Amino acid sequence: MPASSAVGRPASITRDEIMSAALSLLGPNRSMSSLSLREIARATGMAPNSFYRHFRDIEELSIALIDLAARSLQQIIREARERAQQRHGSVVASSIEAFMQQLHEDARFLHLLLRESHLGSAAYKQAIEQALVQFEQELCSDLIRLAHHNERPLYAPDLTARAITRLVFAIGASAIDRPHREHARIAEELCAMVRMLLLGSQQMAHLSSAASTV
Amino acid sequence: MPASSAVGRPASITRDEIMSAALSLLGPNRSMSSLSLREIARATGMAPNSFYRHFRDIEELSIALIDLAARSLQQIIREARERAQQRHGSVVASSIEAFMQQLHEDARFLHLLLRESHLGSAAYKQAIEQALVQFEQELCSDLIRLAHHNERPLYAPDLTARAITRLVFAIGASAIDRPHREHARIAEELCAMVRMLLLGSQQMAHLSSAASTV
DNA sequence: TGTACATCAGTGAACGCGCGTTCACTGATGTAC
DNA sequence: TGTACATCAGTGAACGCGCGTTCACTGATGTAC
Repeated sequence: MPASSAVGRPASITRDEIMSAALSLLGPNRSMSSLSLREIARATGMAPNSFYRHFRDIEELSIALIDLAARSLQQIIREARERAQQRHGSVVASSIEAFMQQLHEDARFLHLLLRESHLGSAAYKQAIEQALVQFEQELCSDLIRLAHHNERPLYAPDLTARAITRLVFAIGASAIDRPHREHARIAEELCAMVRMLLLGSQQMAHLSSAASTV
Repeated sequence: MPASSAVGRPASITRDEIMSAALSLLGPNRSMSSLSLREIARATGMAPNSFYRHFRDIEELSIALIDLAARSLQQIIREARERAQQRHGSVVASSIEAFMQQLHEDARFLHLLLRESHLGSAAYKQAIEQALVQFEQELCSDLIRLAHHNERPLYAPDLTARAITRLVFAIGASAIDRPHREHARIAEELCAMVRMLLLGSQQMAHLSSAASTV
C-alpha cells in the first residue's frame, strides 16, 4: 500500500469504494468484526487480494470507517446546534432530534459508533473511544457556554457531558432494533432523560455552592 | 439433545462444564460471537461433535450464558441493596459499589451483558434486552418505594430507572478496559451521574406538579 | 508528436487452515428379569 | 444376586467450505526522451 504517487498505473478502485462496499454490508445483524476480506472484495467487485493494495488489513479499514462515521455525525450535530442557536431553540432537543433523524435515515454509520464500542482489537476500540471523547468535549464546551448564558452553573460539566453522551449513545444503540414508528417516542424519552441530567447537575452545583458559602 | 432421562448411559460431560469452558474463553478481546464450537469443545476437553449432545448450537449456549449472567448479577445487586437498607445506607451507592466490585473481580459475566448487547442473532439480542428490562423494572419499584419513603416523588420513575440502568451499563462497559486503579474514581463519577438523574427527576416532578396545581 | 520504458494496480491460481456438521461406531450404564 | 439388554453419551474420521495470504503475472498508464 504505497503512498499515492504520480508514477505508474493510477488506481481504478478507490479506498472510498471499498469503504462504501463494507458499509453497505453492515446492518442490524452484521458488525464490522463479522465481515470477511473476501466478502468485502466481492461487494467491491474486485479480486480478494486487491484489498491489500488499499489497506493493510480489515482492522485498518475498520478504523478508517470509524473516523468517517465520527466526523460525519459530528458535522450533523454541529449543524443542528447552530441552527438551534439561530432560532433560539433548545440546543439539546435539536441535537437529539438530529441524532435520531440520522438513526432513522441510515443506521449504518451510527451502528459503527454505537454497537461495536467494545469488540475487536485494542486499536479499534481505542478509535471508537476517542470519537466518543471528542463528542463529550464538544458537548462540554457547549454546556459551559450555555450555563454561562443562562446564569445556571452546572456541577462538573465534563461529567455531565459524559453522562449525556453515553446515555444518548446507549439508548440510540438499542433504538436501532426498534421499528421506526417508535423513534419519535424514544427521542422524547431521551430528551426527558437529558433534561433530568441537566436539572440534576444544576441542582448539585446549587447545593455544593450553598454548602461552601455557609 | 434429549431431555435428561433415567435410562441409558448418564452424561459425564455436563452443560455446566461447557458453559464454564465458554465463559473462561471470554475476555476483553473475545466476545461470545467470536468463539467457535471447536474452540469451546477444546476448552471443555471433549470431541467437537459432543457439543451437540448438550446444545443445539452456539446461539443456544449463548442465551443460556446470558440468563446465568443476568441472574447472577441481579442476585448480587439485590443482596447489596438489602444490606444497604438494613444499614440505612445509600441504596444507589451500594448498588453501584456492588456492580463495580463484580466488574473488578471477574469481568466475564458483565462482559456478556454489557458488551454484546447489540451483536449476534435476534434471539440473542432479545435475551440481553430482556435482562436489561428486568433490571430496569426491579430498580423502578425500588425507586418508587424510596421516593415514597423520602416524600420526594420522581418524574416518570420508569424512565428514570431506564436512564440509570443504561447509563450504569454503558459506563461499566467502558470501565472494563480501564486499569483497576481507576475503578474507584469511575464508581464515584457514576454515583454523581446517578445523583444527577435522581435530583433532576425530583425537580421535574416538582415542576410538573407545580404547573398542574396552578 | 511518437515511442520505449518503468511503475504498479489489479488478478488467477494455489496454499494450508480451522470451521460446522454428518456418519457410523463403541462401550458405559441403569433396568428388567 | 447375576445376567442380558436397550439406551444413549461420547467419539474418530471424514466431508466440503470459506477463509486470509502468497506468488508470479499482465497490462494500463504516465513520463522521459
